[in-house]
Amino acid sequence: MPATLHSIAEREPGQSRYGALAAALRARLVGGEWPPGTAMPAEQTLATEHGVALGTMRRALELLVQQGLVERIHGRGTFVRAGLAGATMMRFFRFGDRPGEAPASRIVSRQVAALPAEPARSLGLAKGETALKLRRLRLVGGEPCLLEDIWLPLPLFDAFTDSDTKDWGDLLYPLFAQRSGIHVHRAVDDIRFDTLGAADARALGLAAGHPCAKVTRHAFDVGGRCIEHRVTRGDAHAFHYSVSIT
Amino acid sequence: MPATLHSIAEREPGQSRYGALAAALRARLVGGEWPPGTAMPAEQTLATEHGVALGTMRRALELLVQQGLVERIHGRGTFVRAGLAGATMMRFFRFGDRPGEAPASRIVSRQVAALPAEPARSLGLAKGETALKLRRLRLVGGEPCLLEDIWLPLPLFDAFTDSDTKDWGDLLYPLFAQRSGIHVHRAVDDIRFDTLGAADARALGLAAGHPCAKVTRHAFDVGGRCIEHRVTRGDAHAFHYSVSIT
DNA sequence: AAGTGGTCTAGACCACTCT
DNA sequence: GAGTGGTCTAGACCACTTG
Repeated sequence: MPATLHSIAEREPGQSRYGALAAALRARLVGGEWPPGTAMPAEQTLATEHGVALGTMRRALELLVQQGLVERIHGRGTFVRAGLAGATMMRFFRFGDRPGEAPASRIVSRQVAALPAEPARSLGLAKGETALKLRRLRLVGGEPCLLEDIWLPLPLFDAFTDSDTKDWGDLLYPLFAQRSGIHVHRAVDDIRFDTLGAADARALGLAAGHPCAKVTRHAFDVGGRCIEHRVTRGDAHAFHYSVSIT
Repeated sequence: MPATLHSIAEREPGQSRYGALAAALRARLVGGEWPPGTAMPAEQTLATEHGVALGTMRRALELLVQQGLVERIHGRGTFVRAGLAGATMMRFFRFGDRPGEAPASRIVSRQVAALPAEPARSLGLAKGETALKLRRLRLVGGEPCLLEDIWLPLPLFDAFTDSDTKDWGDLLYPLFAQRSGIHVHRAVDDIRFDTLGAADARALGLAAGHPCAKVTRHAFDVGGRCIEHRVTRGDAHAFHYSVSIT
């Protein structure tokens, strides 16, 4: 039996030890070793477990905090966050008066379909190639308020073609991480004004031609690959979007 | 003469030493001790200057990096970042098909007036206090496309109450820096959709009730004070807004 | 070679939370 | 009081940039 269960992880040249540690912890975390809401071992324990100094382990944990994976509470412990990074992507999005609350989700359709020109270009694929298409309704207080068309490349998202959509929960990005190991690292939102087509209007309980906000999101993984093309529509009058520019 | 020019700063109970250090450095920085673009002294120098350990100074500098005030370059030094350049504030703003081009500006009115409730709250002043109100028309290709209502606090912006608006050019933020020494450091844009009132519609050459995009911007200086409340309106159909989320 | 920031260590002490 | 994370120190060594 080795002196430590989790000895120092292999690390690519140029990577810091605390970076490798954070990756190792992330792996243990995504692997379900510490379910969301539970406390991880004390930093001192983790440090000796991994055979590093306390300060180094602290830096690794700081990274996980920055990435929104865990939350540290003085005097209590280090806790695994439920929503992972998902909630932070909605951080600036507002609908109606409820600030930052993640709307409930209902997948209304799922199919493997041929890509139209625009999503294909975004995802770096050829028009006509097949990808996974999701249509999702989002509700606040039980009322439909947003309609989303989401394109996901295959075979990257194979894990999402047949699993039961009832088990997906309200946030997709944590699911991407858990089931496909894809971490959304960056996203670009494009906001403009439009009017609703007949089908979209019906799904949202509005009249055809009603003014709507149209948010097109491109999400990228750590490698810079575009891994999601999403178009979100909602009533223009209820729409807010807040951006912090630094 | 004391052993160090900048001994340990007074700190409120509960504040960490590195927090106080960051505040002290921020003060020296805002005071113009190190102009934008120049290098600050080495961390070791600063540490002995302030009578703290190297690690503590490093944490303070990390805070300044996080706040976007300085940039550290391995092997070179710690450099003071310039405030947000005017052009970068329009970076994500698009109107029509011309990407990122700063529209021409025409000040259509300027007055010292009593603050309504909303801008007063934003600026941290009382409703009814007086401030500088600008109304500005922005044109692309000679065509009016945006209408702005801008509130600026006095006496901070006294330099703008009587100078000739013809000399102002198309960008305000560089002017703020030149004439009032105010560097916009951070801004928050809130985007929503609305319809035009009669007066605004006339100024933009559109019909009253026409759908418009409404962008409310709050700009902050390095100290975190709100120094501008701005409402921009333009034809909803020509409006784009692109945001990068990291 | 000299000077810079980046990493890592080992330890002390403090502040907070729970029992 | 025991256990947790938060702060601070003092020093060693490494990696990068410049002359």
